[in-house]
Amino acid sequence: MGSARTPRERWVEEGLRVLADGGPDAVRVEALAKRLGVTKGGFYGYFADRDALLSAMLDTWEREAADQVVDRVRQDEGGDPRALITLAGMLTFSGDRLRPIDLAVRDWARRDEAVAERLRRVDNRRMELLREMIGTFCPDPDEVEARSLIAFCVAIGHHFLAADHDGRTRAEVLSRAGDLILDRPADPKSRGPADG
Amino acid sequence: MGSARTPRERWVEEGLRVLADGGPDAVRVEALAKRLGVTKGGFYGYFADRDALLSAMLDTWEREAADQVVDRVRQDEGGDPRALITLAGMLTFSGDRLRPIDLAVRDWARRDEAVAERLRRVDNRRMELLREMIGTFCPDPDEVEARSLIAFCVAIGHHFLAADHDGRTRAEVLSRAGDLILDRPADPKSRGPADG
DNA sequence: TCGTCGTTGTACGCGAGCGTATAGAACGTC
DNA sequence: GACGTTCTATACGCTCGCGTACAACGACGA
Repeated sequence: MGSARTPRERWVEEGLRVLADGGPDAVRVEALAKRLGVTKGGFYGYFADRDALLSAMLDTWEREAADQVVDRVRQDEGGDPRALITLAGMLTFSGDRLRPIDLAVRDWARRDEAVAERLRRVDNRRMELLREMIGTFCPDPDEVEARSLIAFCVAIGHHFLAADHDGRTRAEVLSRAGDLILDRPADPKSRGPADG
Repeated sequence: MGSARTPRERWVEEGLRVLADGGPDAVRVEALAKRLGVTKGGFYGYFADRDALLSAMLDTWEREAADQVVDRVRQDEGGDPRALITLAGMLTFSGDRLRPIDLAVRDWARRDEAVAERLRRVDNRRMELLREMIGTFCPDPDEVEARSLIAFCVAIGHHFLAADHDGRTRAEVLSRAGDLILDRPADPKSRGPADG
């Protein structure tokens, strides 16, 4: 049998790339085919229709996002500094691959209940991670929840924020914000970048 | 002369409505016409093309958003409690009319530089407001900036967040978050809803 | 060597949506 | 009441994109 020149994963992969910087409406079968240097001929051998691709894309994203959360937990194990490190990572929020997809999915979820459900699952896992971290230094559960929400919202929100900071860098302000969220005195020397 | 049954503003208005819950890609001339109970016949008398409508929509949004910021400033004048009130308003963030448009514009801005520029102007004005408010109780300018960023990010970000809160209401957690951001002791009785 | 089967290219019909052209309707003006 | 102005309806050509049908190609097994 002629082994696939363009297997299923490549459609999904390219679909996610397009989703990341064009939104779900930009994910078009023929456009994807052109980007892959193919025609749409083989596409319908893997997917029933465009919606099936979108669904598969979300499957992949959800799985990768979940894996990433687990990995980040395994990665530490180092007692106390994990709060700092992991929140710094949280402020950066996902790798360069996943972050733009994440943002696109968030907007998408506002219009599609099925997408919102998937996002809820992923967000709940991340939120759980934040609760654990912040719980290591904050005894009040209500405050833990509030700080976790703040951390998460900053991690997401700052990508949707267009404001300037009067001479300061976004990374600098984010760093200081991390200090506040972690209830930690400000470092006299501003630390490395907390943004990516 | 036949006075317009469907004047320019109606196209803009309906366009913003569609933008709010469908994104810019959902703003289609013929779809708008159908929603207005008209055909697209008159549309091209007001706008050169679809892009002209999108531009006009952004003009209207930018102006209304700016007016709203100014109004909120005028509205207080009441010494100290303005920080509380205005931040509560900030967490709700824009009225029911403007908020969904706001969110749509934010996502849009990630893909269109011209939109990003408009958003930057609006966000800078809002940010200035936050700095003033928070500056009334926080002396350190860097911390003011950090807290303002946090407040803004929470106001925006929580609409993009799908996580649950383990028995708590989103509004409850937001309320507590407001306490932390304003460096204010937690109210024993959780106050009224901070969400809309 | 010759089928076989999965993958790919090409062609088709269909509908959505843009922008244009032109005719008709509604309303003020004289 | 006739006129011109202004808005609206209808019709057209065009492009894009979906999903289907079928033909061509190529690798592999017999």
